[in-house]
Amino acid sequence: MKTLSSKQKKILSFLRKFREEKDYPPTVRDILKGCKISSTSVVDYNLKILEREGLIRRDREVSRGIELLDRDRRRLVPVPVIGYIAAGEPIPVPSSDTWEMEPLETVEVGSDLVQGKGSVFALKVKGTSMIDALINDGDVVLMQQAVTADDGDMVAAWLKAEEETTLKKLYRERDRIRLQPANTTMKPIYTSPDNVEVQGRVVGVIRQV
Amino acid sequence: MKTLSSKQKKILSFLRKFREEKDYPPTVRDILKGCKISSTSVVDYNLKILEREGLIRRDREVSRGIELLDRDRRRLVPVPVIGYIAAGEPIPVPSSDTWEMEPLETVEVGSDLVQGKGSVFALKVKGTSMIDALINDGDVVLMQQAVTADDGDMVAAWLKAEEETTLKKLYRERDRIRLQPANTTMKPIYTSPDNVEVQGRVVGVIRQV
DNA sequence: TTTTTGTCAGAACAAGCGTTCGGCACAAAA
DNA sequence: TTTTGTGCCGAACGCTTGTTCTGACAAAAA
Repeated sequence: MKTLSSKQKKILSFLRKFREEKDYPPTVRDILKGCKISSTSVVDYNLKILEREGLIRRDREVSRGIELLDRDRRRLVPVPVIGYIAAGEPIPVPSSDTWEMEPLETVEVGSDLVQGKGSVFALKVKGTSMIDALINDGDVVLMQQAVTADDGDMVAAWLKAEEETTLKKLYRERDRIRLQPANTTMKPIYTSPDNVEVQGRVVGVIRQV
Repeated sequence: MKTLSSKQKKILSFLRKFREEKDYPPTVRDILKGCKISSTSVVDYNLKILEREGLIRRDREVSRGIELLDRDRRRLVPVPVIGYIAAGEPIPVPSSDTWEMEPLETVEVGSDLVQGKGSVFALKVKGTSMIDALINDGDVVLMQQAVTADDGDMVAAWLKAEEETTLKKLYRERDRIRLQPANTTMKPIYTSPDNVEVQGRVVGVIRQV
C-alpha cells in the first residue's frame, strides 16, 4: 500500500469525524468545505485513490455513498441474565417461554466471547458455594445450553441425590463421574452417572469489582 | 407516545435494515421502493410523524439526512492486553511508550464494564498463583492504573520484600496493611505499608473456557 | 529540452433528491 | 347534514450532488 498524501489523510479523518457527528456520510461538497479543497473534482480524484487503496468503498451515482472500510465491525452482543445460580437449586434452563420474558439484566460482551456458540445466556451467582470453581458471589456466568458435555468441559451439573447445582469440570471414568473443581487445591467429587444431569456448558465468567 | 401505524413500523424497520446493509441512510425514494409506498409525499408525511414521536431525527434539505435515535449507542471498548501478570514479577505499568506499542491481544468489553474509569488496560494471568483471588491461569484481569486505593479495593500490589505481585483486597489497619484474598476460606497477609506498592486497581475479571 | 505523470481548478451536465401543493377518499365529530 | 382530521396520491419545483470535461501547473522522467 502506497503512502497517502496529506490531503488524503485529511479526507479520511474528516470522513470519520463527519460520521461521528451526523451519523451519515458526507457529500463530495461537504468534504470540499470540511477539508478546504477548492473543487469537487479534486475530492472525487482523491476519493478514487482512497477507494483504490481499499480504505473506502463507494456506491457510484449515489449521494453520500461512501463507506469506511476500516471501521470496527465487531458487535456488542447482549446476553440476557435470566436468573440466579446457587447450590441447592436447579438452574432456570431457558425455554421458549424464558426467551420471551424480561431478563433480570443484560450484560454486553464482545462477540469474540460467544462467537459461534449459538444462543448464550447468563446466570448471576448467588452465594459463595461455587468458590472451588473460582467463582464468587455476584459473578456472572456465561452459559451455553447443553445436555451433554465432553471430558474436561466446565459444566453446570445438577446432582440429584444432593439436590444441588455445581460448576465443575466433568470427566467420565470407568463407571463413575469425576467432578473436578477449577481450583486445583480442592478435591474432586466422585458420583455415579445416574446422579448427574448436565444443565449447561460454561463458556465464560465475568466479574465486576 | 401514540401507537404507530403499520406503515410507520415498516419504515422504521426498513431504516434499520438499510443502514445495516449499506452503511448509510436511505433516501425518501429508497424508502418508497423498499416499503412499497406509491408516493414520496407519503414517505415524507410518515417521516414527519416518526420525527415528532422522537424516533428519528431529520436534517432538513439534506439528502439521506435521517438519523435513527433508538440505535444502540453503547460502545464496544477495545482493551489492550499489554502483558502478563504472575507472582514474582512487577506488572508492566502502561507508560506513554506502552500505549504506542502493539498489545499482545485485545479483548472487547461492553462499555458498562469500564464506564467512566478512564484508561483501562488488561493483563493475562500466568500461573495459578492468584488462585486465592479466584483468578486462574489464562484469565484476563481488567486493570485501572492507580497508585492509591481505598479500603476494600481489589488491587495489584507489589510486595517489595517478597518480590512478588499479588491481587488482593487492601485494608489499612493501624500500622500495617492487610491483604485479604477474595476467597474467604484463605487467610490474609499482613505486612507493613512500606512494603506495599499499589500498581493498579482491578475493575474486572474475564475468563474464557 | 520535451514528454509524461500526478495534482488541482473551474465549469457544466444530468440525474438524484427533499419538499410542497392541490386534490381525493374515508371516517369521526359537530 | 357539514366540518374536521387523517392518510394518501401524483406531479412539479428547485436545490443537491456525483460525475465528467477542459485546461493549468509543477515535478519527474525521457
